[in-house]
Amino acid sequence: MEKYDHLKIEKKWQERWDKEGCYAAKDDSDKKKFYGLIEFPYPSGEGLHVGHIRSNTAMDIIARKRRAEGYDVLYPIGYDSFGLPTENFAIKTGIHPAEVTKQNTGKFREQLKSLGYSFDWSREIDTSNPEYYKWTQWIFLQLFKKGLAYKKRMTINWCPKDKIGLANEEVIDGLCERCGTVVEKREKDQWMLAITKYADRLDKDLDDVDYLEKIKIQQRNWIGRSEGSEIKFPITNYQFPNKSQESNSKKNTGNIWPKKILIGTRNEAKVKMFRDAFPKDFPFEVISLSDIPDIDDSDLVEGDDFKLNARLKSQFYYQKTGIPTVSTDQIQWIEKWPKDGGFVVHARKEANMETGRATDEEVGNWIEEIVHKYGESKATFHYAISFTDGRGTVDYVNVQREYILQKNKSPKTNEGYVFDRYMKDADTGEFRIEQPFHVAFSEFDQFIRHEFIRLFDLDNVDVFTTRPDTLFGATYLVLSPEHEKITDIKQQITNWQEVEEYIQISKNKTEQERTAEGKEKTGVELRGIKAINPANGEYIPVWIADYVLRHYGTGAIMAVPAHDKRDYEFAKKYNLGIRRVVEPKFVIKSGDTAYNPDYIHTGEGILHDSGIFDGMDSEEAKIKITEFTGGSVAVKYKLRDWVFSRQRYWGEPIPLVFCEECKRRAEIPNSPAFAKKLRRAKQYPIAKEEQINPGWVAVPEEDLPVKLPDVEKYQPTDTGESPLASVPKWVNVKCPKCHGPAKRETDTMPNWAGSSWYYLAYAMRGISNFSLDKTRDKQFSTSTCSVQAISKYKDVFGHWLPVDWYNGGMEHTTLHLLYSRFWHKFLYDEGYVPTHEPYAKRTSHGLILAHDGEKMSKSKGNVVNPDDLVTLYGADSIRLYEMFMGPFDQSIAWNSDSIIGVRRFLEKVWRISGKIDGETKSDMRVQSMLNQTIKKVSEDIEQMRFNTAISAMMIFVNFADREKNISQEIYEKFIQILAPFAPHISEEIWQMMGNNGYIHESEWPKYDEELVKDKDKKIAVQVNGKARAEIMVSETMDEKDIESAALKNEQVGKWIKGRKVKKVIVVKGRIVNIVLES
RNA sequence: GCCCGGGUGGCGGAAUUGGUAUACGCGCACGACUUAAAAUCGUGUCUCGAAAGGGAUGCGGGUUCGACUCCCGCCCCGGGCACCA
Repeated sequence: MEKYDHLKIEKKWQERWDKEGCYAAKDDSDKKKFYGLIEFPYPSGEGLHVGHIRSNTAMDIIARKRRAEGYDVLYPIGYDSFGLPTENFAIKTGIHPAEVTKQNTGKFREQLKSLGYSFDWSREIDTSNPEYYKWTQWIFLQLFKKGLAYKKRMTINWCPKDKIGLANEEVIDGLCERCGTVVEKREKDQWMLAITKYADRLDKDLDDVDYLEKIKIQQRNWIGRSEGSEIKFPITNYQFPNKSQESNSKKNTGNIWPKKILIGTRNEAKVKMFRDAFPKDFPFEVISLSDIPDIDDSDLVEGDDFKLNARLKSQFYYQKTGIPTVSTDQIQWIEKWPKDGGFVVHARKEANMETGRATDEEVGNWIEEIVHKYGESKATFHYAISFTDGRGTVDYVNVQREYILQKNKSPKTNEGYVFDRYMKDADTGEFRIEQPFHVAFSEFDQFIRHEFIRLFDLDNVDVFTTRPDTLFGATYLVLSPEHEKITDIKQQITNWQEVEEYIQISKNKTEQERTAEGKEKTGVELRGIKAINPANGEYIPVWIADYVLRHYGTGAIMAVPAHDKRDYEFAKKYNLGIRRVVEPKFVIKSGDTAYNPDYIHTGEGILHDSGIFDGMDSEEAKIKITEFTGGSVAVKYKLRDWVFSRQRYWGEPIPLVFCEECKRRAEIPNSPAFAKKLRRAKQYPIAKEEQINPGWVAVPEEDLPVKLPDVEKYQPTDTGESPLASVPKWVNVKCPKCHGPAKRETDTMPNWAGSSWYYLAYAMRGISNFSLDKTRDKQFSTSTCSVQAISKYKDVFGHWLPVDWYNGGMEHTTLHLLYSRFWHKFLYDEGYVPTHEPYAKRTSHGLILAHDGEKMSKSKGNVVNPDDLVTLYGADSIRLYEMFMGPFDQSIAWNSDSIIGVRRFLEKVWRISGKIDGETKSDMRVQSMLNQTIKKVSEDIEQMRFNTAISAMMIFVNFADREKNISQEIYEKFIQILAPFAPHISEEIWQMMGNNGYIHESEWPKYDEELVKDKDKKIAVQVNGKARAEIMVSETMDEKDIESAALKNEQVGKWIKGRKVKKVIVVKGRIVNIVLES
């Protein structure tokens, strides 16, 4: 028998497979389809990395197994060829990047072919081929037309070395991901893609796909969904006293807090009503206009729609007296809310005077009436307070939240008041009484203040929190320095200079400085204003600090230092209030108690110091307190929109032009008169995208691709403009819409663009043309890009989607996966693809590290060149080695010394094939061995446990090697399961054994479950849990038989002699454990 | 800090998911073949012990007839996120 000559064998079969194109997928097969995908390589000048081989081989094994199982398999390959290294090489050498790409892809193709992958080479793609990127541009245009692309002036991360804007994701610890240079800030207009509009679906739909759990977790972390509440904090420059502040004022004389509240009437009966309404310990003295005789209010006028503007009136009195005022006038009036265009409803329902309260129906009608009358949505109404009868009861109606509190007819109890609460039924829309609502005397002032306070507020700040249950512990508010509200209320801020300085400083800070670990928090108080804690009406200071991020949530937080570490740090530093309001249910550690002031309890628990919510469970309180304060449930995401512009040459040009004339036209609708005129003339309909991006006009689809022009220099400019900007002939074009002069967008797309849809290109490739390899492409006609054109791909998308199994690196599980899922979902919404997710299953391989355990890199000189190894050991050996080296999903260091092991295995396989014998009848032992191996290998491939699959085959081969001879029937089946791992040697042996067809066309061997089981099995006998003997058991023995066999065993006898057997545990087919009495 | 993995011989790693820990491979040692070497084949290879036997799966506890596997508390390594309210 000849020696195993891998060079000869591998070359022979690679040529034959290539010539016959036998791994090409059919787009219209009747067979079940299987689409296996690997991440297409970036064709760097360094050539194929051993890591590519690991991933490609794994999917090749699966693809080959699927073919044997009768699937029509699509296993494609291509090149992700736009990118920085190629451009940098072009800058250095002056060689056109397309030329560099062509050389590199050529090298990659050759290397990939030398490894014997069953790729469908006829579908090879290349993202930098204009025939490919015209579709990338086309997809971008669809996003643009749907308003999902928008230009935004923003501070970008700028790498001064690469001279490129970086996405947030490409900045690691403030350094450029590629070159490690410190990233700078620059202002630039950037194209953005609104991926955040898909955040909820990108999160939720992970439930529908079979991704490795850790990948789902990473995606979810990146999207960062969190549920919480949005709560409005009124901001005011009125100053009510807090109880605590009042006691403080005794120490600090000269405190300016008002002590009186003015009732804006001279009617003594009304004043009495008020006085009665306030509790005795309410910290105001209630006075009326009669007490201030020199006030002349005759110049107050009534508005058109309003019987009286109570707010103005209140302010008038406040200005005159310096005393906060409550007006009692009129029964029903509506007041325009000065800040947000809504209304305050001050109303006194003329209730049924017999019962002293409104009926359910009346309440419902009343709210509807108000809303209807003023034609506004309920959301724009604030709430109303009504004093319904002369008995001094306080009722409260909240229009926004559609509920009413009305004092119960029963006399007040010793503890406080009882209110009926009317809630609107969500289904019927009717109002009905819910459980009574208690307000204790001790909280009554809080309650009143809670209700009154908005009569005096300036504005609101929205706050997002996941812990509304801790609201009573919120002792200050923090806005991010970029928050617009700060300039809105600039007039009221008394230390504006200090505030402005702080805003400047944080603006100039780099991301790194702002987020550096262990960095001490800084901030400045906004003096002159206070926020009102909507839960207890308390005044709390408002700060700005750059530990609060503008882009997350509402850009403002309520600080609860007792229950949040960051707030605690800040509060300690600036001496702000700390109030515990949640106690853990169980004291786990002694340090967890309220007695330790430095313990910050961030978990759940039981509320206290929280007014009417005392004793409530924090989970329940989240909802209740949100309701109580008029907040709403809100969901926020960490995910940010995708910065889509790059100031580079080697990328897809963004297919838009900017036209001054069209900009002017698009902006016309801002003037209603012009818009009306235009509408009448039915001219120039203004498209949605033009409203979002005035002046930006899409290049017509039939003009795609917008090809990259030739440039003299690939060097990006220091001004931050792309090299494309220096080609006037290319930049200056006619506007496709108005035919006036216009300029092309000179930014290009990021690397992620081309790879966001490449799995579709493979499917399209059956009938289209994306390759740079011109010689092959002549047979394909070039099609125009359009909605009509893409419709012809519907059938192939329907056939191939979704990708059944996608394997790739962990480094791509966040961005690439998220971006391509986003694009796919968009295309799904537009009706171009049939599935809402692109990939049904996603797995990941571990990194291959160098010998030294470091990452392989040219600079470290520790790169392993696969070519030499393929020549020396053969592709089959390299494939096997990479699959055998360790668990597929784990990182592992390369060790060339170990390749010899799998090479020896293949030689043994080769040698045994020399002693197969058609005559030999295989006995049960051999049959059982083979069946066990088939089972193990079949199952392990599905689990990607290639290392143990190979180990099982090695065990089989070692076994077969010891046999005198082995039957062809047995060995053929073994070679079939080896074939996906080592296709060349298997094909050769298959042929040697006299088979005509290819082994990859043969049917995957089935195993017989009966033969897998051992009829007679050796099991262990333990005494007191220690293995002492082995006994043979057969399948027919029941537990009693096994027990007696074990007890009869000689070895066991030695151990149990003279001692009493307490218990015998028999696990069938596994073990016997004899427990002795101690 | 938070979220994922992981920790088993000289090394890469197995362990039917709670049932004889160290399969398979590398390396090493010895032996066979050979004038010799390579290749190949065979034997051995966690540790203490002459043996009988004991001890070992990062450390410390626990549950169990029985724990690498489950629970509690730590330590270390790798990856991801990171002032995300």
